Amino acid sequence: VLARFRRAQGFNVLHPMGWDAFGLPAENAAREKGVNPRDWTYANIAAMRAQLKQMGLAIDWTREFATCDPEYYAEQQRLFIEFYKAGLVYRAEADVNWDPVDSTVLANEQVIDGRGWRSGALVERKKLSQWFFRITAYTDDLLSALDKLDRWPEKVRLMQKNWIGRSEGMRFSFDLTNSGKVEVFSTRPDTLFGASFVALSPDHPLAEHWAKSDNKLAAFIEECRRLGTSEAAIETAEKMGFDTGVRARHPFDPSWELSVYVANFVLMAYGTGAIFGCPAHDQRDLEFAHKYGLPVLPVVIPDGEDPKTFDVGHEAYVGQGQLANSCFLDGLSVEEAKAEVARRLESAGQGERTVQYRLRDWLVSRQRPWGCPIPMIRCEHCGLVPVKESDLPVLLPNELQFTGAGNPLDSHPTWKHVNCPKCGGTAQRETDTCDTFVDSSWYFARFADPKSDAPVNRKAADYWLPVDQYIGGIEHAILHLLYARFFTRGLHRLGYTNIDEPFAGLFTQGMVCHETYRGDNGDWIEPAEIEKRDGKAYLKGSDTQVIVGHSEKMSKSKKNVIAPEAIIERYGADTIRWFMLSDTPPERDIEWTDEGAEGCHRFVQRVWRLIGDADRLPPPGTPVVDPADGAALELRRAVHRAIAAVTDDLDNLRFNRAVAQIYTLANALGSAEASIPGAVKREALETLVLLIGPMMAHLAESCWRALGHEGLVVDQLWPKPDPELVRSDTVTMAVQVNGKLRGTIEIARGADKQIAESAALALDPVARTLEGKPPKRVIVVPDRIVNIVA
RNA sequence: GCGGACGUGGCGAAAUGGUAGACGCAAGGGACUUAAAAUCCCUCGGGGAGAAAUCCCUGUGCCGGUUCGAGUCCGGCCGUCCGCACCA
Repeated sequence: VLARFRRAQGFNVLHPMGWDAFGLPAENAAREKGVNPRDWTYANIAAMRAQLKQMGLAIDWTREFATCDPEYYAEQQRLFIEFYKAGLVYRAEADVNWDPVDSTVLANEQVIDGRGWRSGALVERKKLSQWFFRITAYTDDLLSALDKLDRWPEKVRLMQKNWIGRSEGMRFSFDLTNSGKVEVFSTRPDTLFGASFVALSPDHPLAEHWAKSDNKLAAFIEECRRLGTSEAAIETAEKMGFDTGVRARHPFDPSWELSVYVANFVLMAYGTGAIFGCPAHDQRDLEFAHKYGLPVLPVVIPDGEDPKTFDVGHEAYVGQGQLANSCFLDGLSVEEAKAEVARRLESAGQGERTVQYRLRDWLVSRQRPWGCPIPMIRCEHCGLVPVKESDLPVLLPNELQFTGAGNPLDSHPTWKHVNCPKCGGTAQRETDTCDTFVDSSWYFARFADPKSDAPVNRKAADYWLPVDQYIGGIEHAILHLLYARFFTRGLHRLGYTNIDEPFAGLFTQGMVCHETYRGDNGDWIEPAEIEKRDGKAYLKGSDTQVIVGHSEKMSKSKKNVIAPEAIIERYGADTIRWFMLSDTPPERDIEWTDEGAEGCHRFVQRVWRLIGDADRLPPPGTPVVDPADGAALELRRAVHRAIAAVTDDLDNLRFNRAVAQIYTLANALGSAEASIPGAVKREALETLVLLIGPMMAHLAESCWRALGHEGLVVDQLWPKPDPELVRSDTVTMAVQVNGKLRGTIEIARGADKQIAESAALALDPVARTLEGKPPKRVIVVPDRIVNIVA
């Protein structure tokens, strides 16, 4: 709709379509059906392309590509190497979700209740050498630039902000009594005198080091790892700690020693992997302290509480207050105490103020065969070496064996065996492929010139980018949209674009939902097998009742999918298009119903009937002579009001309101008197057709032809409203007494307040309510309302 | 637990602080028809008065506040949904 609307307004519109085509579904099909993932994918693309073409979506198919096209992923490999050379790609050890049955890494989303989603095996945490994109090189910018994305939904910006998770605090060290020191991160250095223990993550290097000579500690660490990191595990997990026997000296009092624990609730991936525990002012520390009998000393006292008697009980106090029991900090506010601690630790060289982020680098390695091969080679002598420019692309093998466990690229007899590009000796190709989110992180730049022999054609990208209007589901709020923002910055650094933000405008649309049906045995039943009688649902042609479930996102697993072909066959594509746009605002989920589709189809027919007597109208181009006749003038006003309203609604993506405006215009046309001059009727009909053009493209063309035009609606300019006709000469003003509606007055637009006031006071119900007394006050908002205070 | 959004007829929904329910779906009544479909007309938040035209009361989750005026703004509850989740 937008593509057609903007084109009609004279814009040069690029509305492309492509296929995010690598990934697990093709692999699963390969495993389950024994098909080649490539053949399966391209067959699906062909089917979906045909469906989309039937819908008349005004897509520029000359720019179409799929991410699994070698021409596309070849350029992606080139980018990967350029990112690597620019320091934005690196390889490092990382904790990953490892499925021991499928012997592959799983994404977090693929771990359900601690088990691999496909194999059902308990997922292990494993340290593996993996490829990363250095997204954290842009953390600050990714965060601060969110403020400038003023055409993005607030919700998405907030989600990204939370995901990046900026916290200001301090890093500082505790000296250990055995030897060395441990660095912690804290956002509450002001509570340092309330410290009662130090805790390390089970994955902390010191913990692992000490475990070598402490079997009990080693066993404890092992147990922590086994409990896993799934949400369910975390929610139910109790705080567990192991006293290492090592003691830490308080930074401000070397004689004060704190126990050093290894604790299951300390994450290695955040901060330094070590904390100091202040139970009075942190709920987790409090629970831990209660369990292990550690002291709870309040050091921030809320206003009105006595420091001597203040007791936090079972809820840590995290609010503002005055410092107490804190030596040189006593009497300061939380903010003042933070500054003072920072000043002292920094000047003593014991620590520094830092900003800590939640965002971590993006792990892109996947032990998966249906993805873009990472174009790197591992040589025993030379280390990691990028594939030579002249050897690109690294193509996937034509045939892959999915029978065994693990990555078929790794078990392929020849594919990974290559010579080192540097020394020429025997070497191995990287058999990991890129996370499919990499594929979708730069495709929009490729659309500017999809045949370019560079990844991105700078000139074309400068012309088209950023994307003026991006549309996608809310599920992309963090992952895809954050990755694409990162990639665009990388492309900028490499000189492929001059922008940092890929999407100037973002709209998150809802999904199409449908009722679900189940039989007595619990099996899902397709809508096509259902018929409804007297409010109940039955198996078609039988008296077997079925259970009607909630309306849910259409999905194959619940069989509540409506195939577009069947609807197009029955009603035509425009009925689907009109349905999608009607009633429900586009950001919300929409429920597909047969009744709604019927209603939309009736409107399609109605528009066609309105055009029906077009041959009795004067020919196209007949000028409208200013109608003196009231009914003709009213119709013209309706026409121009509709133009103004629909234009405004489409400008703001309010398709459901635009639909309502068009219904209003159709109603006006339907009840138009026969006496109205033909030229006025023609203007109204032609406007109706032009306004529905972006929405019901096919119907509009048929109507345009029936109205006697040679050309196409798609080549017509968007109509412009006549301001004189949009604005009426008179207005209806509401008249209230004490805020309650008592009547309305019809009055000249822009009439004097006095005139409105006397007209209002003259109304019968107003006089009745006032009971002859003079009003205390009269508020007149010109052209809107008169409110009389009695 | 933290963060956010939302709550309006039977349903989907409208409503720059200014006539609540536009527009559509469903439902009911009527016209046309031998009949049905299609189409057209009327009714359609709740309650009440009237022969009728009309009129009155009440109503946007609940309680309070600001305002001449609140679905809309503010505070507190209740409920639903979403995101993050042991992030120090």
